[in-house]
Amino acid sequence: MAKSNQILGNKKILLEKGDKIYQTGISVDCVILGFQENVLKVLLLKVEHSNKWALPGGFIKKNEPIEHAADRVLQERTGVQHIFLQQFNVFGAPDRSDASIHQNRYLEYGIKIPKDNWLLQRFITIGFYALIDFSDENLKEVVSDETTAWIDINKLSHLMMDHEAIVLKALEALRSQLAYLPIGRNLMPKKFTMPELQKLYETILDRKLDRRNFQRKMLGFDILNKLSELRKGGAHKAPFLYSFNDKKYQKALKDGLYGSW
Amino acid sequence: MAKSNQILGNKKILLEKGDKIYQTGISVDCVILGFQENVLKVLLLKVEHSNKWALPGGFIKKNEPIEHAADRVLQERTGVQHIFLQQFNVFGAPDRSDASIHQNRYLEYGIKIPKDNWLLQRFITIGFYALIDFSDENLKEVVSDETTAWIDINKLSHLMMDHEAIVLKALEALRSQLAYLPIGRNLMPKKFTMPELQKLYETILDRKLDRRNFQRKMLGFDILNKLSELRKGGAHKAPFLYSFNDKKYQKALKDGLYGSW
DNA sequence: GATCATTGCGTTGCTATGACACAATATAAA
DNA sequence: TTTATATTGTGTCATAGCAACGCAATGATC
Repeated sequence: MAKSNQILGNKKILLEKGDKIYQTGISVDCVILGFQENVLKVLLLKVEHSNKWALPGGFIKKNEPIEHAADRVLQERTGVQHIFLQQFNVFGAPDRSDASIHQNRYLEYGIKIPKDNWLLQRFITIGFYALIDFSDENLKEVVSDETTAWIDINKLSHLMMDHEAIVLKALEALRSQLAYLPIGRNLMPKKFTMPELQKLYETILDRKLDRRNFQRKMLGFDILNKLSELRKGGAHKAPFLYSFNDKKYQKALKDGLYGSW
Repeated sequence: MAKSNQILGNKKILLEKGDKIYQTGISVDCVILGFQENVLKVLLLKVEHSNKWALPGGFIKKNEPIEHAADRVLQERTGVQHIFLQQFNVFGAPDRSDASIHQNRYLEYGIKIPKDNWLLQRFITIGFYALIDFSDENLKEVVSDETTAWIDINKLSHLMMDHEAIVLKALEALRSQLAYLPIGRNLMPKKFTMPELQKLYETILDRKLDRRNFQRKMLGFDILNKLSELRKGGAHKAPFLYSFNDKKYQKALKDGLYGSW
């Protein structure tokens, strides 16, 4: 088949010329989080010919800033680009790489990777996290040669190598940044209600918050626009709709908020 | 001279075999801070045959955890080891490396580095910061082949490449961590007075703090032992001496404090 | 022994926060 | 149409933390 031949060709090129194109021994991995049906979900890719899942990751081109590499990975997998993308930790245990994963993937195509190939060496990876909005019209459902899925962050299993630890560390970073950064802009739809935003915060923090205190605090940050619309159709009193005030949001992202949860 | 011959030999080995020993394209740089005469000082190394200063840095051995590499750099330069060493940011701009620095250093020894040598390629560096105590008996005055100096963090000049930005970013990270981590244990001598500790905090935060509120808050953290001794010899009322309660300090380091400045 | 800068300890007022009360409202049930 | 119910909007109150400040005690110097 033409398609599988092309995949094969690409794989060969990566093996043979990858070390000319990319920085070797270093990669980026993206923990891309979305909020859907009141759960935080992380984008994972099924590893070919394996029952394991992996974070979307990639290599850094020879002349590419690392943030750009992370943004490229984000773009490739979600279609979304240039959003808040936060470097949070480097994972550099010498035994974190697993050569057998690559070996097995390539063996399925009849290729045995030479033992000294750059792909099999130790990789240090830089973790980035991003928060994306499921209702974003740019968000694509990517199913390329690998299968992608949004997995509940509380139900992770069968992750490749140290990827579960990377997700958990990202969550930890997100939680601590919730205190001084305005989170939510990229996770919520354009218009949303206060209870919806509260559920996001409760999910990230994994605890209940008082409805009235949350509203007071959130409005106190002065980054929201209260719209005159209501969310009709619910079974009860119609709540007001809000949107983020982009200008004030960007300012808060730069200067930080003050609050603590 | 025997010594200069050995230096020459080491340099050749690094050039020719470094890429067999170390991960290529990635390094660690340590922002080692100390508190002396009421100023924060950072340990810098004079770059050979140049008027520039550099952070102590190093490469990561093929089978070495990155934290270990940073600790090794710290040990080599200060004699102190296994103290709080915090990864704070990765610096990965493609143009941050400067091949000419290596070239010039080696040219002084009559060696021209081949253009494709691993040392001249782009390096991504992981920044770590450490806080050390000038009165620590293990602290050594290292003057090896390079000159070392403790430089006032507010008077940085002539730093190599992006090293000034790295120091500033470390300071920023330190400041934000001051809010939830017990800092001071490694920067202060074993015994110290409350005004002395306050000066450290004021220096890091770069602003005055109220004497009485500082004491109340600090004691509230419950990580200090109040000793029955006084610091005699000063020109005024003798203040009490304190020491860190190691057990409580370690617990706070793990669990975090709560306060904010 | 008086002076003086500094330290130890305490008080006051303000603000942010947690806990909770009550009325308003949109839908569903009666 | 009326009533019930769950949810939302707004407000109150008590408390804790914190900034600002007062005052007496102390150790060295003159």
